[in-house]
Amino acid sequence: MNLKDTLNLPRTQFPMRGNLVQREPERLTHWENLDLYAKIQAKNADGPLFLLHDGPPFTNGDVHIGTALNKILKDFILRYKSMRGYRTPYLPGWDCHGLPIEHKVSRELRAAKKDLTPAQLREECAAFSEKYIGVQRGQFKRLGVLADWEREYKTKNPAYEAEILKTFATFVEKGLVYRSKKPVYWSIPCETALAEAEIEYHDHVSPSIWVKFRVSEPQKFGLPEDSFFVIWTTTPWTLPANLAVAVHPDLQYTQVAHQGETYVVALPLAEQFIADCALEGATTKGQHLGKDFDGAETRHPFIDRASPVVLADYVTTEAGTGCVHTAPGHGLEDYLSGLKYGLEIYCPLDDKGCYVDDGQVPENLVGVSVLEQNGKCPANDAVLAIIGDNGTLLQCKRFEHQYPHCWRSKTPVVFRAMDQWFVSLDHNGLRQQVLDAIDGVQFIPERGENRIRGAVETRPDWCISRQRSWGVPIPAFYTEDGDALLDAEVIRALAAKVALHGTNIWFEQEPEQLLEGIELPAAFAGKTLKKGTDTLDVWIDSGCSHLAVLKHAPDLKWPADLYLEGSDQHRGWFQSSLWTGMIAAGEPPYKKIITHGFIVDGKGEKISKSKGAMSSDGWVEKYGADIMRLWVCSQDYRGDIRLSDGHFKLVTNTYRSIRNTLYFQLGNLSDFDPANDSVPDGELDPLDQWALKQTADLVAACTEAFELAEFHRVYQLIDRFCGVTLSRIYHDILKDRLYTFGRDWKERRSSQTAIHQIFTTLTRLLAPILTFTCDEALSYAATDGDFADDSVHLQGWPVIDSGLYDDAVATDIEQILEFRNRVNEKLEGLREQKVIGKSLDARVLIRGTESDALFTLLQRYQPQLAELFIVSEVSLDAAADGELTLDAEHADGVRCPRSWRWVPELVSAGEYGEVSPRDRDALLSQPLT
RNA sequence: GGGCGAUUAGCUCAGCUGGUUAGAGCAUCGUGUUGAUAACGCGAGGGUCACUGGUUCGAAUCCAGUAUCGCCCA
Repeated sequence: MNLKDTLNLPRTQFPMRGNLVQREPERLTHWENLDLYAKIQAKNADGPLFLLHDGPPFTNGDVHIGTALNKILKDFILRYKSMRGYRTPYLPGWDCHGLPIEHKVSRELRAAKKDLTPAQLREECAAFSEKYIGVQRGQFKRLGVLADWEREYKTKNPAYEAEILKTFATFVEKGLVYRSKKPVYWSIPCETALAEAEIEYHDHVSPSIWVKFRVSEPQKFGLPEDSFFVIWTTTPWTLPANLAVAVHPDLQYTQVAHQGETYVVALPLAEQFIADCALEGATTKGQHLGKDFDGAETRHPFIDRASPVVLADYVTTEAGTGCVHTAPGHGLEDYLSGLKYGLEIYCPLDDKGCYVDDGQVPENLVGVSVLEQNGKCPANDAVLAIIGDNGTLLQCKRFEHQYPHCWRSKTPVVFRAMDQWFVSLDHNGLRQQVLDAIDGVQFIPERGENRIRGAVETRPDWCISRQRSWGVPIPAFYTEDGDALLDAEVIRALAAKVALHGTNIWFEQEPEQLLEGIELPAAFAGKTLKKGTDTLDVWIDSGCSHLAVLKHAPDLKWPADLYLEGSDQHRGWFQSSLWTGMIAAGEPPYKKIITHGFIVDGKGEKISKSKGAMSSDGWVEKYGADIMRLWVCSQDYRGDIRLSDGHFKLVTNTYRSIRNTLYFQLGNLSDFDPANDSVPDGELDPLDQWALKQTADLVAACTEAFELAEFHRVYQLIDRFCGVTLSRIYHDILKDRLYTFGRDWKERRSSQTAIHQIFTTLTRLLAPILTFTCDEALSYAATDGDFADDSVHLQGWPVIDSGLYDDAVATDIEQILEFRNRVNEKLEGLREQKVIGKSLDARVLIRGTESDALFTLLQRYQPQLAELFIVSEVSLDAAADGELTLDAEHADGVRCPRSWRWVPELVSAGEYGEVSPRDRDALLSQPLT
C-alpha cells in the first residue's frame, strides 16, 4: 500500500498550462452560442445605466496595437460596471470617411490605370472601409471585447450621414459658418488640392535670393536715409503676393551699412548675410529689438504698395536674415500673420498656376506659370528679371533642400490660398462657453483638462472644407456669379434625402434633381446653380457620433458617462465632440474623460513602424488575448505604455502564477461541496479567518482601484496576493491539513470553505481582466470540464461576508506570521549546515517572559504554531527575564511516513503500517478512493 | 520653436499633505524539496530616487534650470 495514495492530493482537470492561443477561440464560440452579451445586458436590465461611448477607429487596416489597448481598457471598465449591476450597452463605432482611405484606393486604382468618377471612387472607398470593418471586428472579438456588434455604428451609414448634415445645418443656422481663403497645397498639373499625406519630399534646387524692401520713414525708427529690410526666400515667384515683412519681437537686429545704403538684418545673422551677399567693406552698427519696428512700413520692391513690418514668433535665426518675406496666400505661417494683422489672404494665381490680371500683378507677369518643369520655372525667372533690373535683388544663389512634391505628378507643389469654409468659434461667445463647460467635465488623469483647455483656447477658426471625394459633401450650391447658397432649411431637406439614399446622391445627381421639391431662399430661386465639390472635415463626422448614436436612442442616454481615448484626442475627437455638443445641444457630450498614453518600445521610444509590432493580431497570435489584456492591465496607462517581448514574458510569468493559484485551489476543492461541506460562520479556523480577512482587504483595494480606473494597482495587488498571501503563506501552510487530515475533518473543511470563498472572489475580481481564464476556471469548478452554461461574467462583484472572520483573530495570526519570518531565517541556517532539508524536519524552541506580549500571543496559539511554521514541533518555555529568544534544531522522535512530521512514536494503522496517531485517525476516518 | 506630461532597483509599480538605514512583486543568484512538479518553499544580492542648483534644521517628495523620452501644435 502506497501511503501517498491515501492522501487527499489536489485533483482537477483544469490544465496547468493555458494554451491560450489555441483555446481562447473555442471559448469565444461558446460565448457566442450562449449569447453572453445579451445575457449580461438582460441580467442588469433594471440596473442604472452606465454609458461609455465608443470612439470610432479608422477602418483602413488591421487593428493597431494602440487601438487594441484602447478597446481593452474600455472592456475592463464595462465588465467591472456590469458586475456592479449597471446596464452597460456598448455600441462600437467605425470611422469610415477620410483621406487615408481615399488616398490608398486612389493609388491602387492609379496602379491599375483606372480613372473613376468621384461617385465611382467613393464606391471603391466604401468597399475598402467595409472590408476592414470586418477585419477589425473579428480582431476586437478575438481580444475578448464584449460589445453589441449588431448595433455598431458607421460614419458612412446614410442615417449617420444625415445626422452630420443636420448638425451642420445647426451650425449654419447659428451663423457660425463662413467662407474665407486659406492656403492649401496645390498640384498644378492635377489641378487639385493635396493633403499632407499626399506630399512627398524630394531633394530640389531652388534659387535663393536676398531682396531689399525700402523703409518708408526710416528716421521714425532710428534708421538713416536709404534703409532697407532685407528678406531671404527660395520662392521668388511668391514675391508678387508679398504683403508684409515679419521680424521676431524679441530678437536683436542691427544695421549693416554698405555703399551708402543701410540694411536691417538680425544681429546673429549679420555676418553670414554680409558674406552671402558679398558686401565688401560693410560695417555693422546699432541694435534694435524686433518689436521696436512695430508699425514700420516698407515698400514692395516692384509693386506700388506698402508692405508693413509685422511681429511673429516663428521667425528664427537658423537661416536667412531674420526678416521674413510674408505672403499670407502662400504659406501657413504667413497666413496666420495675415489673420493677426488683418492682411488680405492674397493669392493672384489661377487653377493652372498662372498669375492673373488683378490690376496689381505687373503686366509682364500676367499669364506666366509658376510651375517648374525640367528645372525651369518661368515665374521665378520673370520675377528675378524684374528685381534684378530695378536693383532690389542683392544676391541670388543656388539652394539645395527638401521640397514638397505631388505624389502623382511628381512636380513641386505650391501653397495657394483657396476659398474654404470655416466655423467661427468666437461667435456669440461660443469659445468662452466651451471653456466654461470644461469645468463640469471630470478628467483622468487630471492634466487632461489643461490639455483640452489649451487646445480650445488656441485653436483658430475651424476650417471644415476638404477638397476630397470620400466624405460627407458640404451641401453648398453656387450661382454663376460665385455666390454661395448655404441654407439650414435646404440642408435639412437634403439630409432627409441622404437619410434614405446616402451621400452618394450628391455625387450622382445634378443640382436640379438634388433640389427637387426643396424650396430655395428667394435670392436663389430660379437661378442656375452648381453644386460644390468640397467635403466636410472628418472630425465633424466623428464629432457628431454622440448625436447620431446616443441622442435619439430610447435605451441610451445623452450625454455619455464616459469617453476613453488616447491623449492625442484632446485635440481630436474630444474637442470636435465638445464643439458639436456645445453648438447643437449646449452641453458637453461627456461627463468624464479618461485618456491613455501611447505605446512605446522596450526602451521607451516611439514604436518602430515594422508591421508586426504595430498589429494587435501579431501579439494575440503569439501570446493569447488574456496575456495581452494582462499586459494592458500591468502598466499605468496614463503615461507611455511599454511594449516588447520582454514585457510580455514578464506578464506571462504573472499569468502563470495566477493560473497556478487557481489550479491549486481547484485541485483542493475537488471533494468539497459548498452547500453541504461549508463550516458555519464564526467556526472557521484562525488561519482561515486570517486568509478571508486578507481577501476582504484585497476586494476593498481592488474595488477602489477599479473605481479610479487604476488597473495597474489591481495587477500589483493580485500579483502579490497570489504570490505571497496565498502561495507563500496560506497555501503552503495548508498543504499538511488538506492532504493528510481526514477528508471530513472540520479543520480541513474550514480551509476548503475559505479556499472556495477566495477562489470565487479571485475569479470575479479578475473576470474583467482575464476574461477567458476566469470563465474557464469557473467552468472547471462547476463541472471539472472546459465549458459550463453559467459564466463568471454573469456573476456579481465579490463581497466577503465580514461574519466569516474576526478582526482580532486575523490580527493575531498576522503577528504570528510576521514572527514566522524570523523562524524561517533560523531554519535556513540549519539547512545551510545540512542539519535539515524540509522545514518539517525541524523543531523550534522559543523562550520568553510572561510580560512579553508576543510571547503570550504565541502561548495562546501554541496548538497552531507547528502548523503555521510548517515544522514538527514548537516548544514555548517561560523564562524569568530577558528578551524573547528563538532557536531551531532537528526534530526529535520518528518521522511519520505519511505526513512526514516527526512525532514521539508511531502507531499501527493496520494494513497501512506504522504512522503517527493523527494519521492513523485520518486513515480510519475515510474509505480509500 | 511652443504647449502638456513623464523620468524611483534589469522589468512593472508603492512611497498621501517634505521627517529615522527608499518599499513591494517579478526577474537574477544561491539553496531546499520532489505529495501544486513545464510547479512549490527558504535565503541573498541589487537603487548617489535622470542631472544641476535653490528653499528648509531636514527633500525622492517643494521651486528653478538642464538632459532624455512621449503626445499635440508650429
